[in-house]
Amino acid sequence: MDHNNIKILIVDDEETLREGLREYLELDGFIADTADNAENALKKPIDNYDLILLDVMMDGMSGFELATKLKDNPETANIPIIFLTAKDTEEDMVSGLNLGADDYISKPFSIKNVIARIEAVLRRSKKKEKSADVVCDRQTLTCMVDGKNIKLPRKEFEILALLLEHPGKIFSREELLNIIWPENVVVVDRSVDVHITRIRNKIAPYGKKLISRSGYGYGWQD
Amino acid sequence: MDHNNIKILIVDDEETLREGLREYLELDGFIADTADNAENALKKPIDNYDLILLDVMMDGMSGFELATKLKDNPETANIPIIFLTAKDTEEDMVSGLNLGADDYISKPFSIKNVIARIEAVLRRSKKKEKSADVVCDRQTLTCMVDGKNIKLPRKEFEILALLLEHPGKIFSREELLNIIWPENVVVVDRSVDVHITRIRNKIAPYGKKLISRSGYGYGWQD
DNA sequence: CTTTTATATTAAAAGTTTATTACAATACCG
DNA sequence: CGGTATTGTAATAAACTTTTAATATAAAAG
Repeated sequence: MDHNNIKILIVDDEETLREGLREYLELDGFIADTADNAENALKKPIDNYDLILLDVMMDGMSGFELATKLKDNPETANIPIIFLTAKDTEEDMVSGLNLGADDYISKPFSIKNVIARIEAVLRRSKKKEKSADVVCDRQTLTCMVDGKNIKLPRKEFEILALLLEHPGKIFSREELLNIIWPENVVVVDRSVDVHITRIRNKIAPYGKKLISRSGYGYGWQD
Repeated sequence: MDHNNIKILIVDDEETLREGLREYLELDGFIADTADNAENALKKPIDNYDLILLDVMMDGMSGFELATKLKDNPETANIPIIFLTAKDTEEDMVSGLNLGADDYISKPFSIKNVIARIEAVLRRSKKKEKSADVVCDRQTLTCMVDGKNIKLPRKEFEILALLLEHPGKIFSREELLNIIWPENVVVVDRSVDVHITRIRNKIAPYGKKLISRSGYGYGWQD
């Protein structure tokens, strides 16, 4: 199977197991990196990995703690995590999974099993991956959608930039007109709707993040 | 152990197992009720139970499907669910747990084990219950229920926000109409009741904190 | 305990608000 | 000046919110 360019981080303090895993994963075409404890894992550029194999029981920060940290950080929240756990802590995995992990594997495990689980998890996570981002840069007056630059006309840019700068806040049409339009111009507030529609189309597939609250106005919801 | 008043619903299509469980649970002091499939379980007053033991594999609606339904409904979302699963579907439990279940037990199981799991789950869920809250934020015009954002339509939001800002105070329907409705509109004061009902449903399980005082009106009681 | 009054719930109707489209008007650029 | 891109308007469709009214349930009064 082609695991081209799939990067996996193995975090485990047991050297034999860790390096054994690395070797087999690399044989299988993955790019594997290792860390011997949670603290050192955090020093890695974690958002570069496609998946993390994470031992639960480690000295210092536990695998659960590390996972919690990663899931709390939007940068790393959607990197799949598979826990490696000893047979006798299998019960605790319920909390592990509830905390956002994607799977767990009990030691001792067969390498075939590990690879099967990894593939299954990656397959699932690909589906989810659609939740990326939209950014506006007032310097260059451009908008990045999934890393791609798109050009928005002035009004559309101003609206989107404003909303993005205040995520969660709902702006009434009146507010938007006051902030973005010059003092003396008068436009019907339905114009805002039209701009919103245009923005939504251009930032697809994130149009749905530009929410409307009936009776209130518009806002950006992450 | 004192399981006074703890109500458990057992959903399983295998009669022997179902009734056996019921018998043992009742011997142990629980109040146990049963349903022989998911459809019939839905006919029960589900939010009255403290915990649900749910078979995964059933004819008709599966245990997963039922759990999804329950977790989607705010009324029942935080009733703990323990899945009962055959050994050979144990792998699937990862998705089951990700979907919000609190634990699972593989068949065949010992009654002692079952009771231990139930107690563990109830202990955990009690902890969660203490950090309960309903908060309205006029910035984002959203309402947090147990940390979850819910969006209320305008009138509902305005009412709830007002009541929350004056905990303990009872507002007559007339007051509410004066404060929240525009000057010139006239609506029958029974409309308020309908909004209250809707709010209660949406902020479940805290609906009961939005109290009504017969003859006076409504208020928020912490 | 019965009657009366008030509240809860539901479903459907009425009313608003928003989305989308096409086109007209305006500004912008070479 | 002509052509293109942007912005605004209006009309209609779609989605959502609010109200009403009918019925069921619960609370207060007698």
